[in-house]
Amino acid sequence: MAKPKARKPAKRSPKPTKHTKAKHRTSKPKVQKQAREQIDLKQFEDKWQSQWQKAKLFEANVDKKRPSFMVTVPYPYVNGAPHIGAGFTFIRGDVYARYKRMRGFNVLYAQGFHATGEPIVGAVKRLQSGDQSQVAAFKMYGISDADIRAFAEKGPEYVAKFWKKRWMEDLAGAGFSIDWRRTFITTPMTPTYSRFVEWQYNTLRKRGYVTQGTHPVIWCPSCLSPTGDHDRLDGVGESTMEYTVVKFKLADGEVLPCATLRPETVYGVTNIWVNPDAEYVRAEIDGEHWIIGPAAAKKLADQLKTVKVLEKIMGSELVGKSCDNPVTKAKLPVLPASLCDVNVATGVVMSVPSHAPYDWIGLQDLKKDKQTMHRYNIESVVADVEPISIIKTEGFGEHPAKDACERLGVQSQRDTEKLEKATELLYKKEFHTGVCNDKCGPYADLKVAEAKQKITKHLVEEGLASSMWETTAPVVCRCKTRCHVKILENQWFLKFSDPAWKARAKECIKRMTFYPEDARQQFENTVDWLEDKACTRHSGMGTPLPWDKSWIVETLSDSTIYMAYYTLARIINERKLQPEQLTDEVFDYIFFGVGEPAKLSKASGLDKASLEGLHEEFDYFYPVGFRNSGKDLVQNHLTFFIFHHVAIWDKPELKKFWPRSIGVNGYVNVAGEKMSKSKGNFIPLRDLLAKFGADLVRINIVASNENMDDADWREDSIPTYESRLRYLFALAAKLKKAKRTSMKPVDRYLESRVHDLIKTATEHYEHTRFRSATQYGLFAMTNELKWYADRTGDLKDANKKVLMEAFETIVKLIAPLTPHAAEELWHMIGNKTFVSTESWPQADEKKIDRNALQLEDIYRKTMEDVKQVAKLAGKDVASSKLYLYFATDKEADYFRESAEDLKTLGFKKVEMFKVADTKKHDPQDKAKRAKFGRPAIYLE
RNA sequence: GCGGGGGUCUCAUAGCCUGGUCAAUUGAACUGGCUUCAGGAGCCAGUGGCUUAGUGCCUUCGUGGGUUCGAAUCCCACCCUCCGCACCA
Repeated sequence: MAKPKARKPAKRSPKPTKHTKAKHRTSKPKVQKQAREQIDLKQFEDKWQSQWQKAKLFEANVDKKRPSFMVTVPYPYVNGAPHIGAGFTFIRGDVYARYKRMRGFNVLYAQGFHATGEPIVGAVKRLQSGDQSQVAAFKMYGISDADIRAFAEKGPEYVAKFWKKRWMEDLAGAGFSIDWRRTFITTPMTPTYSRFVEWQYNTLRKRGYVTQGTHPVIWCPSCLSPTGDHDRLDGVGESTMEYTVVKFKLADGEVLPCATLRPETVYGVTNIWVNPDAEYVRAEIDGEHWIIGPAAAKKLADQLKTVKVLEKIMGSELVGKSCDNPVTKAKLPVLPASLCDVNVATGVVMSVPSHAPYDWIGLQDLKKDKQTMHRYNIESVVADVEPISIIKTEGFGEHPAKDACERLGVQSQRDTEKLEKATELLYKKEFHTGVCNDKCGPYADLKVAEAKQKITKHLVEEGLASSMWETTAPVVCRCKTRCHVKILENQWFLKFSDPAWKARAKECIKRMTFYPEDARQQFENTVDWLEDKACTRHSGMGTPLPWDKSWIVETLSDSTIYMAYYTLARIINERKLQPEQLTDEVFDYIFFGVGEPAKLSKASGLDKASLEGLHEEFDYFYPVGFRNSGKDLVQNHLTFFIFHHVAIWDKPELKKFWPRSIGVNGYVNVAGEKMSKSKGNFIPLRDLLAKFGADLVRINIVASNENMDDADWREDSIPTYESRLRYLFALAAKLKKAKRTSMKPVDRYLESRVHDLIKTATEHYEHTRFRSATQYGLFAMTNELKWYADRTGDLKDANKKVLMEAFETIVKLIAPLTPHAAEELWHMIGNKTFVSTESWPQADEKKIDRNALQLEDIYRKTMEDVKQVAKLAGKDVASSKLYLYFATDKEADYFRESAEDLKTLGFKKVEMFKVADTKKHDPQDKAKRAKFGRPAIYLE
C-alpha cells in the first residue's frame, strides 16, 4: 500500500483553536463578522436533507440489475435520545452505507427501534414514584417537565414512541441515508413484528434449539424477576454460588444445617457456631426440622424446598448443646460467635479452626473471653476444643489457619479485612496444593480438589447434606429490595451449548469478514464458551412465547435476526398487513421459499401479490452485508446474531442468507475520559449537531479511531476538519481561474497522486478504516491541491481538466464522511446530480506516472534543501543567485520545465546545469556532489 | 478465577504479522517568524542530543535478557494497564 512519502508537500499545520467553544456562543457582532468571511458549514444541511428526501434518494427498491447490499447497525433501545457514544457506531454505519452506495450497490439501510425488556417499564415506575435521579436522567436530553409528567401518566409505550421520534429526528439531522419507509419499533407496538418473533421461536423450537431447564438466578422478591447488573443499586458484578449445607443433628433430631464452601473440611470440625444474640427460626424444610436464620427460610423457599416456619428461637438457647458430626460421629458443642451472620446462608456455621482463619480466631477469642464462657457455662467444653488438622499443605504447619492469621497479623474477629485475605489465600492454596491426611477416612491422601468433589457427592447422596445458593456479595435491586438467589424452574433456554450448533456458527464466522480482523478471534472464543442462554422472562415488554404465554421472549433473544424484517417492513407498513395474515407458513414461504403462493394466500388471507412481493424483497436484499456495532456486543448480541442466522437458514441452499461481515468499534471517551452521566461529560448528539453541524460531528468522531480501541470525542480537533473543508470551499470558488489545456510535469504529478490516493483511500473505506480514509481522502488530498496551487501560481497556470478531476475526486472521497459539504461543493462546481449517488472514483493505474511522482518528489526535496542551505549559509535570498547541477537528463528536463515555479523562491537569478556541462558556472566545485535524486546546490 | 487487548518521541495515533529503506506515520499542542485593523483565519520554520552549506553521528519505541550482520518489529521472563464474564439493554 502506497503511503505518502517521507517528504510531503509542505506540511500545513492549521493554527490552534483554543476557544472552540466560544465560537458557538459568541456575541452578535462576531457572528456577523464570521458570516461575512467564513462559510458556515451548517447552513446548507437542511437544504440537502430535504432535497435528498424529495428525491427519495435513499429509498431502496428491488432492482435486479444492480447488486444489493444491506447495512445495519443495532436498533437502539429507546429510553433516551442518541448520545455521542451511540453516535459513533451509527455514523460508522451511515458512512459505510454511503460509501457502498457510491460503489454501485443498491444499499438497503434501514433503522428500527427497540423497546423490548424492562428498563423503560422500570423508568416509568420510578417516575411515578417521584424518583428524581430518573427525572434527571431523562432531562439530560433536554426535555421538559411536561414531558416527564406525560411519561409518568401515559406509560411505557408512550415513552418508547417519544424517544423513537427523537432518535429519528437526530439521525436525520446528522444526515443519515436511511430508508425510513422500513422503520418500526418492537413489541408490543408492532404486532406484525411480534408475529415475526413468534415464527422465529416456533422455528427454533421445531429444530430443537429451545429447551427447558432449571437455573439459579439473582432474584428480586419485590419485582418478582431476575435482577441483572443494570437493575442493581448495589452488588454490580456479583454472581451466584452454591454452598453445601452439612446437616449436624442435635440429640432431639433437630438439624443444625451448616452452610460451607469447603465441605471437605467436615472431618476437621470441632464445634458449631451460632450467633447468640440473633434470632433464628425452627422450620420444617422438606420434612426435616432445621434451625436457621429467618432470611434463610425465605431464600430456601425460592430454591425448590418446601418451607414451613414453626417458631422463633434465640441463638443463645442453642449454645452449649451438643450435636453429631455426620461423618465422624464425634460429639460437637454449639458455641457462641458474633462472627456468625444470620443473613448469610443458613446462619449456622461449622467450625474448622485448623483450616479456617475465621474459626481459628473465633476459638481463640472465645477461650480468652471468660465472661462469655461463664455466662453460658461452657468453660470446660471450650477448654476441650482443640483444632483438628486434616490437610497437609506445603509451606504451612500443622494448623494452616493459625499460620495465615499470624502472617497477616490478625488480632481478633474484628479484623475482617485481614481475615478475608487470610481466608482467600488459604482456601486457594489448600484447594490447589493441599492433600488430605489420614483423619479423612476414605479420602486420605487425595488432593483437596478431588476430595471435595467426592465428599460432596457422598454427603448429598446419603442425605447428610443439602445445598443452598447465595449471592457472592449483597445485591440490592433498583427498587431498593435486597435480592437473593432463586432457582427458576421450567425456564426456557436457547441451547447454545449444542456442539453441532456451535460448529455451524463457527462455519459462518469462517466465511465472514470482520472489521477489524482481530475481532474474529473474539467471536470464535465467544462461541466456545457460550452456554445455554435463558431466553424468556416474566416481566417487561415483549412478545409472549407462542407456546407458553406465561413467558415473554427476553430482549436479547428476540433481536437476533430482525434485520430480515427490514426487507419486509416496507410492504407491511405501506399495505398495512395484519399480523394474523402473517402465519408461520407465510414466513416459511417468504424466508425459505417453501409452499405454494396461491394456496398460502387463500389460507392466510394475504393477497398473492403481497406474499410474492415480500419473498422477492427478502430474496433480493438479504443477507446482511455489513453490521456494525460496539465491541461490548461481541460476547452477546453479535454472536447470537450469528447463532440464530445459522439456525434459521439451516439448509445448504440457504447459507447465502448468512451474514457477510461485522464491523466492531470501541466505546467513545470524551476528551480522554469515559463518558458517564455522573461525570457530566455525557453529550447528547443533538447538542453537538446544533453546535458544530452534522458534517463536523460525523468526521470528528468517525475519524478519531478505527480499531477496537476506544474512540475519543475531542472538540479541539474540530477546527482541523473545519479548516480543510473551508479550504475546499475557497478553492471551489477559484477553480475557474484554471485555463491551461497543455500537460506540464506538475499536472502529470497531480494526476498520478490523485489516482494513487484514490486507491489508498478506497482500500481504507472498504475496511471501515475511516480514520485512514480521512487521512488520505481529505488531508493528503487537500495537501496535494495546496501544493498544486502553489506550483501553478495560485492556479493561474493550472490545467483545467486535471484540476477539475482532482477536485471532483476529493469531493467524492469525502462525501460519505461529510455528505452535506460534499453535496454543496459538488453543485458549486456546476454539477446537477447528487454526489451522494454519484459513482465512486476509479483509480486508473495507467494514469499513475511513477516517474512524475519521483521527480516531483525530488523537486520538492530540492526546494527544501535550497531553503536549508540558504539558512545555514546565512544568505539573503533576494540578493543571491541560485545554481543547480543535475546528475541526470530527466531531472534537468523536469526542473527546466518548472523554471517558472523556481522563480517564486525569490532568488535574484536561477541557473541550471547538467554536471557534464563543461561551461557551467561552478566556482566551488559543488557539481561533483550531485547524484540522482539530489541535485547539487550553489548559492552566491 | 476464566478469556481478550494494550504499553511508541509533550498528547493522541501509525508501524510490529511479512526483521533492514524507522529518529520512526498522522493529527493536535508548543516555540519562533511572515501576512500586518484584528484574528479563534492563512502561510513558513522548529520541537531527543550533538553536529553540518542541503550532512553525519549518538541515545530512543514498558523493563531485563536472547536470536540475528542488523530488532519498535522475532523469542523468553518480568512489570504495568484496559476490557468482557450472561439472563442485561
